[in-house]
Amino acid sequence: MSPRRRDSASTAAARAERRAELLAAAAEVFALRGYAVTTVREVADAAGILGGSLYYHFDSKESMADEILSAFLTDMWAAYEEVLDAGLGARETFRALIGASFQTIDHHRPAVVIYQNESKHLTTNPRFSYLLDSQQRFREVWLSVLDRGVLDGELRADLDTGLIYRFIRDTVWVAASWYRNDGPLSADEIARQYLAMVLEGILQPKEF
Amino acid sequence: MSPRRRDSASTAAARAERRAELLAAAAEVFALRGYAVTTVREVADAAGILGGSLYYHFDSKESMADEILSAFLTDMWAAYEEVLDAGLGARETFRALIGASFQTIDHHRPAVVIYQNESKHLTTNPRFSYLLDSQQRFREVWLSVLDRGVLDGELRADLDTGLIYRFIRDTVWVAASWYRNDGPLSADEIARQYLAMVLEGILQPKEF
Amino acid sequence: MSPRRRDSASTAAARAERRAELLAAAAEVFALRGYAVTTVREVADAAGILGGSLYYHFDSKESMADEILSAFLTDMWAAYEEVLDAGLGARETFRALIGASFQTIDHHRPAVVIYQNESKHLTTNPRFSYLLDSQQRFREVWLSVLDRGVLDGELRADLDTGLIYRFIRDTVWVAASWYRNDGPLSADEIARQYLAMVLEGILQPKEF
Amino acid sequence: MSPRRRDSASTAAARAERRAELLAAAAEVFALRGYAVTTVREVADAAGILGGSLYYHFDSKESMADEILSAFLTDMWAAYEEVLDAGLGARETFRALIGASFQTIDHHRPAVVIYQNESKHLTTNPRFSYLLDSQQRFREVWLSVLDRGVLDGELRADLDTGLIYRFIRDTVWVAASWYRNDGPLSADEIARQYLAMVLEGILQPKEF
DNA sequence: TATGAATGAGAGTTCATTCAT
DNA sequence: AATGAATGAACTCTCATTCAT
Repeated sequence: MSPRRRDSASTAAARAERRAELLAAAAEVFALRGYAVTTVREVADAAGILGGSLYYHFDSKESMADEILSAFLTDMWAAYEEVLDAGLGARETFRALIGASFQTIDHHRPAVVIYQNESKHLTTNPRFSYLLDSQQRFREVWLSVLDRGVLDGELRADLDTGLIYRFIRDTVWVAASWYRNDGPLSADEIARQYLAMVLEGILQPKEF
Repeated sequence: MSPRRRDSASTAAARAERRAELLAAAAEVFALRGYAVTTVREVADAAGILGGSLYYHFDSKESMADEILSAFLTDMWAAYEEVLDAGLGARETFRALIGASFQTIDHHRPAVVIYQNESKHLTTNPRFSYLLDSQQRFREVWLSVLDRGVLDGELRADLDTGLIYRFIRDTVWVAASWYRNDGPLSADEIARQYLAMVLEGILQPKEF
Repeated sequence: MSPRRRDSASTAAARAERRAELLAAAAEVFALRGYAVTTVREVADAAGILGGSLYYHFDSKESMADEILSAFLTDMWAAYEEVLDAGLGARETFRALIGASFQTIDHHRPAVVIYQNESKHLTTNPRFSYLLDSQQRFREVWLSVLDRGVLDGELRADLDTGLIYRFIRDTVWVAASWYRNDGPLSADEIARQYLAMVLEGILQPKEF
Repeated sequence: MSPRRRDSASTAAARAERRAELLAAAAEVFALRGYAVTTVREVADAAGILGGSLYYHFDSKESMADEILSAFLTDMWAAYEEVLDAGLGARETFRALIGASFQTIDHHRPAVVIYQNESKHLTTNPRFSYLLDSQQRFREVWLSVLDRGVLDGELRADLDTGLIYRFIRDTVWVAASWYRNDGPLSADEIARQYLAMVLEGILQPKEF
């Protein structure tokens, strides 16, 4: 390997790493304070540099949000695909998707918070139209799982699956708002209890 | 009776009515576009007047949000108090609180959306500290109902009540984001299905 | 006429007048210091208001330049059209166009300076593509006059008309850079001497 | 001779050559896009290096413009001096100065464009006060030639020599904007036709 | 010689707010 | 009650410049 190549290799890597650091800082602040309300100076402060310096690495505040959300969605869909490709039954698919969701929250917590809070406003911008695409695909995946569950007799037929879908959509990501790596409950444990709640309800079973 | 006096007599009522109109317009826009991102000109446009004219009626953009949220919380707590004062059992209290919540959504939809989306950011402002108070009280009420339900043997003991609480907190208001008066499901019907989901789960009961 | 109508009429007029004042100030500063280098605060200073206040009247710095240049070109072409529609001979058309040019300079001096100095850079912006259109049309008009003059035997045939055209194009507007209403030479006198120079040259005629 | 010493020896020449290359690139870009609007990154791009690297060779963007313009003016004045020292008559001096001007354009085209477009703005900076000096001297030289021509009976007396001077000043350099080495007209041919126009006018001589 | 990350002043623009009318 | 012009602070972004490597 020529020094030149090693140089440019390590440079490219170093650059990517720096970007990742800055994006992590940005995601944290966007999640905490809200994207619209966060100034790029605040992001820079969090990263320990000056406002203008961010523009050496990124085109705009918008592209930071873009990269943060894209990375999250890419990972999430990779995890979802893996589940969907496994050919499991409706119920197991359900469990696995929930598990994948909480794992994604574990890895992209601030991004999920941003996704949850800012999607509605960001999607007015064509640049973020992929958020809409993703939402639509998310809906299709979940509705198909729910409908299959009802057909298979595994899920109750007396509930509107559209309502169940919204219920799941609105609850699955919201955990990112309060979840902490270092909290008392692990991602897996939260997923387990979440599943128990959603599948079996919170009533004492003897009630039936 | 001079026209002037009659004018000023009717003015008090008229003024209140105008304020209500303007607040309704403001709430709609804040809910739709987000409080931080909405300009007071947009609010004024929605009300058919010019930006500066709003300041005849309100001190600031902030006080509009304040009034909108206060009115919502006042009504909500009135409904909650009525339920809590009825001395019902844990399970019936649970049902009734959920019903009251969806009724409140029905009456204050835009306010609830604002509450859901903006509380986190607004509470950094001392003026909105009552939001924190309300949230704390909300938590106490629900935790006490849940704990009582567990003690009475009506609710499962294997779930973290803190988790159930967060689950309810995060889902109960979110319906405001998609709920429509003129949609296919009434507030009562949504409350019924929501209760069924949360209490009994979405699995086919025979599964047990 | 209802008071309402008179009101809105006088309002519209007042607004237009204010815009005109501000545009005059802007044109002066743009001409003096250069468009790119002039800050909108400088324009505002010249108008006696604050930077932000300009945005009540104009969308952007760009639209100020746009309005200034459009107004100039509109007037210039009106004057040119009048000349071209008069059906004069080549030589008289030549004289009249030069006269119209200097009249336009007299009325739009700063705009002409801006046109002269900034066209090249502004035309990279699609918004100002009309400058290119105007330049092309200007070229067509002048070349046709020159070619006709040569055909009619009124203009020398041993000079490249393309060169003459460029010569005229580059000199006719440049007077705006030093011309002053209150200077020793009137617009008409300058036009007369300019014509004499261009038509007859600066040599003593007896020389031939 | 140590390699070090040989290095530094060749460095002096190499450095000068590199500077010349960079200045040529800078002049081209400044001329094309405008000095104020050109970023030093654009200059660097044109030279195939990075923005910061220019500062190894030059103190500032300003000094690049400075060197570019100084070199042009030095050469121009050398050519002018040669003409003035030749002790020719007014008319021959006139011809020779125009010739020298077009030769200078031929050798310093981008610099002349910059000179033409940016002088007005640059002269607000004391560093470029030599531009003002040069302009004043230019004026003196030309006025003296013109006045001598009138006195000698070679130039018409019915035209304001101040106006003729401005006319020449404004037209002589402007050719740099469209002149091309590889165009159909050589510098000498342009000078010839320019002289014909200015001296004899564009009318058919028989007209007199 | 050149790189690349960072600086920091200043640009155009936005917007809640004020106030004379 | 409402208008419309203006304010002024704050924002995103640009760019000449610096400097360790």
